[in-house]
Amino acid sequence: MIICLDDTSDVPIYQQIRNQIVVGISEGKLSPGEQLPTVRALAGEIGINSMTVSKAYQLLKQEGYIYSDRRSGARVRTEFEQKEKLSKESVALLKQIISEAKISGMKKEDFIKKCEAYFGEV
Amino acid sequence: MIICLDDTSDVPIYQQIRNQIVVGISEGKLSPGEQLPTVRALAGEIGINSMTVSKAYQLLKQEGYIYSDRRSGARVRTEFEQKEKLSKESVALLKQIISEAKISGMKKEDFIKKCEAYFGEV
Amino acid sequence: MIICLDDTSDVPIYQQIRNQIVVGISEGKLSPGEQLPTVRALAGEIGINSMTVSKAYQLLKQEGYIYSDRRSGARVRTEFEQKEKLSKESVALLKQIISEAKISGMKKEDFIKKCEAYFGEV
Amino acid sequence: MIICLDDTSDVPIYQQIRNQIVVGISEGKLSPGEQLPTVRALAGEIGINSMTVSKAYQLLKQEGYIYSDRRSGARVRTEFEQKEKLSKESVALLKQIISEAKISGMKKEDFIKKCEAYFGEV
DNA sequence: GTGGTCTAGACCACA
DNA sequence: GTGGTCTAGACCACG
Repeated sequence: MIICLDDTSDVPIYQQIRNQIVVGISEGKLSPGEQLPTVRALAGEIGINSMTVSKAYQLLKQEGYIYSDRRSGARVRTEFEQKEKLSKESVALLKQIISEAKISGMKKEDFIKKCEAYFGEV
Repeated sequence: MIICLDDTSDVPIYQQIRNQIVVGISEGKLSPGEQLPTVRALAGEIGINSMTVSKAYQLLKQEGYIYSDRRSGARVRTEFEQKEKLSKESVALLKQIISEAKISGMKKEDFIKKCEAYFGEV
Repeated sequence: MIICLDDTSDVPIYQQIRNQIVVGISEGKLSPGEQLPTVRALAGEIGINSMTVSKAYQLLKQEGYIYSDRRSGARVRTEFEQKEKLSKESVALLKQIISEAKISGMKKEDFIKKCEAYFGEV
Repeated sequence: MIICLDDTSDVPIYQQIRNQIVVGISEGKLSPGEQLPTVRALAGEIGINSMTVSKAYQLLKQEGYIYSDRRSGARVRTEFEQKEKLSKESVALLKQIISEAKISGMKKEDFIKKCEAYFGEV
């Protein structure tokens, strides 16, 4: 599991890290219980400030994706809360995306197909 | 069509305005060719600075959702570019949302149903 | 010779009129000495304020493309000043366009070909 | 690379800055990856408000000429989208310039020569 | 009347 | 330190 930063992106670095770890979990690249690199190790590896990695980890903790193991740093949760629903923010974002798709003339079927494909990927 | 601001959100005000207008167009609350409130009017109505509204309008203009008719202020475009595809950013966002849905235990079918529902709404 | 306004353009209406008349002269749609419609006639025809047409005519006069005939309104000049060079503004604009073309990877030959084609057209 | 403002011009300041930077990139005065002065530094240097510089930078960013690296301010893009074609606006402008050149009695060959010279310079 | 531009300040998120 | 956002004013071009 390697983290890939995009300097030209508007997305803050800590958010990029958080995003890639979430996708990594969903794709199975990161297994439940797996240990994440330490803040300092990851920061060194991708050449950024430790504070930034720390912020990403804190966010992931707060969202329930990882937990702190006192002895060995951060680990991926073994069980995720099965709320089976999207967050309020995600719903808003999804509506936003769908609005733009509709206005651009995209057919509902095509959009659904895309979603199904992504659901298989990630 | 009324604009609703969320002060607690970290989404910039001009972006919130832009978003709600895009959804408004997609939902049909704003018809093609319809005149938008003037910059000053909208600013006064929602109690913010007119430059902020202006910024939202310029963003919408640049994205091709509205145009400014010199005689009568801003209007919704009558024809939208039919790209029939999602922007790179939207794709990334969508994958992100789908990852989160999967981890939360949401079934693909349920996610698709949500999308279809939103596609009908907006 | 009909004038075609683009409401969605950023170019001021009076400038659009001026531009189309200049191109019209260059293309031969407007012959030297030919009478232009009166300000009021043209304004009525394209549904805009007379002031706007007047402004366009004034600009054209000032630039030496047309002249006022006291009896019959405005006419296209019969002889244009043959300075055989571009205005300072046009040179700056041309450099600007060429810069953008170069950065976009356009080859010099292709650009020249375009210019030759346009030179034939207008 | 110094920015030169023309107070008498009706071209907005932010646009003048944007234009000079684009030409600077094309001329090689600004190399890919090179860091631009910070918004505040440039604003102080040329004696204008920083929001105006910021606007210029945002425009350049949106057009894909520069990007803002969160760590070190704005930088020239290392790779430009190779569209290899002119924008609709540039085509219109170019036709306009050519019309004016023709009316002024400029020969096609001379115009082409000018273009080739500029293409070499910038 | 409209939107567009600009100023001089301020605050905030990010790194 | 950086850029991004926002405010409260002002002036101008356009129509």
